[in-house]
Amino acid sequence: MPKEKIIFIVGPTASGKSVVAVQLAKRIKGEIISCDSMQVYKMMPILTSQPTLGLRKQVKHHLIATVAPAIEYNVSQYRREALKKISQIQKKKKIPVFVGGTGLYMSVLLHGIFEQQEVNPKIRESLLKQAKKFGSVYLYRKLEKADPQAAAKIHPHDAKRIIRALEVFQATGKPISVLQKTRKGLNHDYEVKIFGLNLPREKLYTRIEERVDRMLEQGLEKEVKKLLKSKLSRTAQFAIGIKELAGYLHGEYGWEEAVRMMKQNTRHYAKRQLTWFRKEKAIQWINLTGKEKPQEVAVKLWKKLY
RNA sequence: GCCGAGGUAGCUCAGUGGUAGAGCGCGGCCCUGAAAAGGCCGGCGUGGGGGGUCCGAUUCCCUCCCUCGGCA
Repeated sequence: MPKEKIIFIVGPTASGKSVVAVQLAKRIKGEIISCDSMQVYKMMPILTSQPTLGLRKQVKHHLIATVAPAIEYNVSQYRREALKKISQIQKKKKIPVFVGGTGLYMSVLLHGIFEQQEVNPKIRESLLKQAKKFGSVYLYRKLEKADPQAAAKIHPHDAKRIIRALEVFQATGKPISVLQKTRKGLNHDYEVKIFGLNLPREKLYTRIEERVDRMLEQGLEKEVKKLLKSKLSRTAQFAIGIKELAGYLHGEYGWEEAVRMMKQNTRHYAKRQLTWFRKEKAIQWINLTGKEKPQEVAVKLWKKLY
């Protein structure tokens, strides 16, 4: 029996993934599953450039705007839900089309993650306190003793990863470097096709700037004001645009500066996305000029499917 | 036109008689339970043009050009 297909459309922010994905999904009877750490959140449709209602009416979308901004969310949870969606969609004899820009989420689907119960948050809190008090290098020394293999891969200043490795060790007694070897990805069970959309850097940056301007026209300020009144999860609070506009709203700097920062931070983000995707050798890159119609791009992808 | 200050990296600027740095920007990379986060690395340069002094000039001298401020 041939393996069932799963499609990924990835690429940096503003590369035009959403529309292309809908066009392709229509053509192949697919349903879209978002692969985006920010679009899962409710109350931030403009901020996270969620696909418009128009698009969502044409093709069913999953894992978009399903979580309240105050709720913590993470890769592992995402993976669990995404896997469930895959089987639900396949049961309907449809093809899952993953679309998004979160490299880690893509990678964890493709290559798997080790199964592990949630670590008691108190352990992390205590580690965070120690990091603040004694610095990340202090914790790094501890990690070198507990799990030298993990330590070898982590930079002494990378507090986040040091803390994660330590908390896993404290919670399970096992080194994270060992647990991480117990992964299983989608490739085993499915025929996975991954397309990467890309534009010349200059063009990409222009589109990012235009997108930010458009977001502001669409009422981003109002959306952010509302968000600032509610509690935001560790993830949601970092959506680009929140802190930049917050600074403006608090009078720390002017509007122009806020917009400038938003554009710049989005450019940096896109650059990091590209680094992540370049590493994934299974991606078939589709190099665009920016002038193609989404329809044409979708057809191009479609031809590469069979 | 005169006087003064200055022309060094994409930008703002530092420094030195032995061909040059910093911050930001920009580029590259790492990443597996916060990932739009977090971390690491890289100077990317006809030192305004031309001439002179000197073993050697970005640094000293002359000249021209340009910018800014003041006086006309």
